[in-house]
Amino acid sequence: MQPETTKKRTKWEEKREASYQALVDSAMRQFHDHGYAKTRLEDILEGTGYTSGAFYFHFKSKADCFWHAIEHRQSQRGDWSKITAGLDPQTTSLNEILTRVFGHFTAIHEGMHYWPLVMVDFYNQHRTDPEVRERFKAVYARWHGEIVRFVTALQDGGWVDRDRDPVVLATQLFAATEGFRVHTALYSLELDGVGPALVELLASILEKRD
Amino acid sequence: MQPETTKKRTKWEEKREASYQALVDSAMRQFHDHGYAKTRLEDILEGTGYTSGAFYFHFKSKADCFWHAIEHRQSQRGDWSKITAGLDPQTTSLNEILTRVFGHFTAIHEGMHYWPLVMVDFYNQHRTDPEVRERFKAVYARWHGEIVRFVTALQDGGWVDRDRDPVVLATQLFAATEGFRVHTALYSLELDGVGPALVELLASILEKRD
Amino acid sequence: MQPETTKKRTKWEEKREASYQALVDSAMRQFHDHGYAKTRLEDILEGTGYTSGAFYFHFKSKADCFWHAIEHRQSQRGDWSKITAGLDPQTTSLNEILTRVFGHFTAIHEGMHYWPLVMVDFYNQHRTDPEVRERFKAVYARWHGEIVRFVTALQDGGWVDRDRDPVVLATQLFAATEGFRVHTALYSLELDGVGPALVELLASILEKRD
Amino acid sequence: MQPETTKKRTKWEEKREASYQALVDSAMRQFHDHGYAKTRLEDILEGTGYTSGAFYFHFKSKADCFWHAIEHRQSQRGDWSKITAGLDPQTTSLNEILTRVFGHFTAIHEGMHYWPLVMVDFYNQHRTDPEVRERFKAVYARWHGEIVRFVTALQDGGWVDRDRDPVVLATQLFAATEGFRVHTALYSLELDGVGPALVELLASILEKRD
DNA sequence: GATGAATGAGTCTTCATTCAT
DNA sequence: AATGAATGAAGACTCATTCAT
Repeated sequence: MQPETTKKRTKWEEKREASYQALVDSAMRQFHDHGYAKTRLEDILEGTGYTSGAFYFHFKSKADCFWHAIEHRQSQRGDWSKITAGLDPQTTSLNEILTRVFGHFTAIHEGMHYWPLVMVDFYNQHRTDPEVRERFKAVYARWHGEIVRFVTALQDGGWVDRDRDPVVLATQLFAATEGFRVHTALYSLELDGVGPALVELLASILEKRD
Repeated sequence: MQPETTKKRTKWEEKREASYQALVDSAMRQFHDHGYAKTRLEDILEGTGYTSGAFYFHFKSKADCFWHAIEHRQSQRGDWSKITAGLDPQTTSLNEILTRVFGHFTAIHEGMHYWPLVMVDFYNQHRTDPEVRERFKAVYARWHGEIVRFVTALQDGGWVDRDRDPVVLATQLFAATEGFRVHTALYSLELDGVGPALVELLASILEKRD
Repeated sequence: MQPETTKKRTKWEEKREASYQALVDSAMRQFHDHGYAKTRLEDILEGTGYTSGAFYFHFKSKADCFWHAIEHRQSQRGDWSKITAGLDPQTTSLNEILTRVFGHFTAIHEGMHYWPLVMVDFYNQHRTDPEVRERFKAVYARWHGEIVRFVTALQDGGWVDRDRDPVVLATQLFAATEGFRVHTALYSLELDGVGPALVELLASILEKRD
Repeated sequence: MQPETTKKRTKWEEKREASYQALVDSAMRQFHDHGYAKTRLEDILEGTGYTSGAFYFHFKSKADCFWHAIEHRQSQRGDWSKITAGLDPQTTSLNEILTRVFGHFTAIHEGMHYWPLVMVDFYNQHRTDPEVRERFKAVYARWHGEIVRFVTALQDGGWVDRDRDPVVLATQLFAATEGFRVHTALYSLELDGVGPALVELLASILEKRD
């Protein structure tokens, strides 16, 4: 009777999945709050109820855990580039859409807006490792691709001039956004709502010019 | 005999100044190349011919040395915001001016374009220290002030619309520039010349819109 | 219905015996190839298809497994001391007999000639444990006894002088052989055939002297 | 005035030399008593009054410390192969010379007779490292060379047959001696004086045969 | 003004072993 | 008879900093 075995396996899997998720979540939070280097394994474990053994059962190393956290963030984003579907340029402005996008990310990431700092921290610790650079490029490609799709959708909807290169625009949007995050954190900026200031910046990039 | 003493004192001072400068230069280079955390005192010392004792004669700590490096960079910048002096909007385009500014910085910093990464690294190591945050704010204020002056000069020269708020523009320019640097380093981007791409981005921020 | 039960029990026993054997074999090989300390349970398990649970069903601990491996090797040796039976001193030289003995062990142990290294490794990990020392003595006694019987057979056959003390000779043979193994491994010696060199050494120990 | 500098340097050197020696001595003793793997840095430090920092000032790693210990042992041996100088075969037997040699080593090594066990332990931990194998070979070559010189001296003095190959004899002597040590330790043998038993074995190797 | 031996706190990682299933 | 998730003790190593000289 398979059921027996299947049920068992499922139970194991559930347990594993649960502890894995708990660890990734905790790691993400800790990395975000204290940076990658400063986060000790103990910090990650604390509150999860697990011990270091569990950690090394799920991850090969602290760095490996970081990659899992990234992967998790990426999958959390979902298919946001289709956010313009069903919207009408006549009634919805570019700023509104951008605000909506940021609202989406804000909701998803629950206050963890400074992830780029973690990226930089991790990068700083592993600059010389070529594999790290490769994986960062892959992360970039994924993000960038999504943004290109988003820009294209904006062009299809008439919010952005069709003549402009979506790849270039995506690069600029990405850099500006991530830069804003880092910059804001670094200098403890409080532009009474980073969001609006950033939205304005992005809009100025996207807006038609003669 | 005063002269004797004075001369001697001067010699000593020269010596001190020389070792100090050698250490700051080396530190700046190492911080830039390997990040703040990864740079060991030994790395800084190596090549200068000095040892740890000399280091602690000049600096209170590694962090202190970092502040000295920052200070040095700041003083190196000089009074660049007056770069528009004597230029004519009719013959010199905004892009040209921006390019000129970057050329200036490039020359000053001798290939050390990724300093913002170091800032982030240092910040990551000291997030919780309020004094660090304060000093970062001061660094920001200085930079930001210079940019505001630059923007104002651009407005005075007619390159930028007088109606726009120079403070907001400066913030956006600063964030975009620093963000571009970090972003480019992080993802090993090579936008065949980061300069032009960045200049274009900044121009799109500054340019008049209706 | 007894038969049913018996058959079943037998099947279970077979299964148990099979997994036990697989584990002991794998352990022996791994211990030999990587030493006792460096061999992880995982190494032993790998290739057998079993997991740690199975291991701890059969053995109380890693050390226990080691003892089982030793026991297995001992039983593998069989009754080699009677190897002289039916041989004639006139036609068979001492060297030939010794060569034959080593041929026997070589065949039995399938390339695992460096077991003494494992013994040393295990000993090194458990020097302070008196029980270990006792069991090592027992292992020694068994080996030594077999060698004494072998020497006596050699004396009975006329290959070795009857006046010499078989116990002393056995000790010397044993030490020389085990020493040769260790020594050879330790220094990556390749005496174009360790065998012949060792045989010669043993012969020089056994040969009559005035 | 050089003297000043020289004196200073000498003082530093003396201090360094002293702490180095203390650490090597302690390490040697600990390695001998507990094996290489089981010896913790703390064990080595304990009793010397130094801390881990001092250890890593003098040695690159635990393994490096081991190599220094070996080197120290090697240099301690001195030029023992000339021990036959001035001895007369008529009045001094082979056994006496061998006994004298062992007496020399016993005095030098102060009860640390089981060093070969440490060698094996270290070897077991680093089997796969080709550099370790190379260095072991070098250790071997040095030892072996000394023994060859010793055997040659014995041949020159008439104690050993000139027809026999000193290289082969050296190999056998070396293996037998080291083997005896290991074997004795491993099985807690007490041949009421390992010395005599070993001397006898070595003599039986060296003695002339027709 | 500079040397360099020594400190010592901080942390990731390994792996034999357990136990609920 | 066997699975596999989780435990937790143990230990080598780094490096900013100190201080006698």
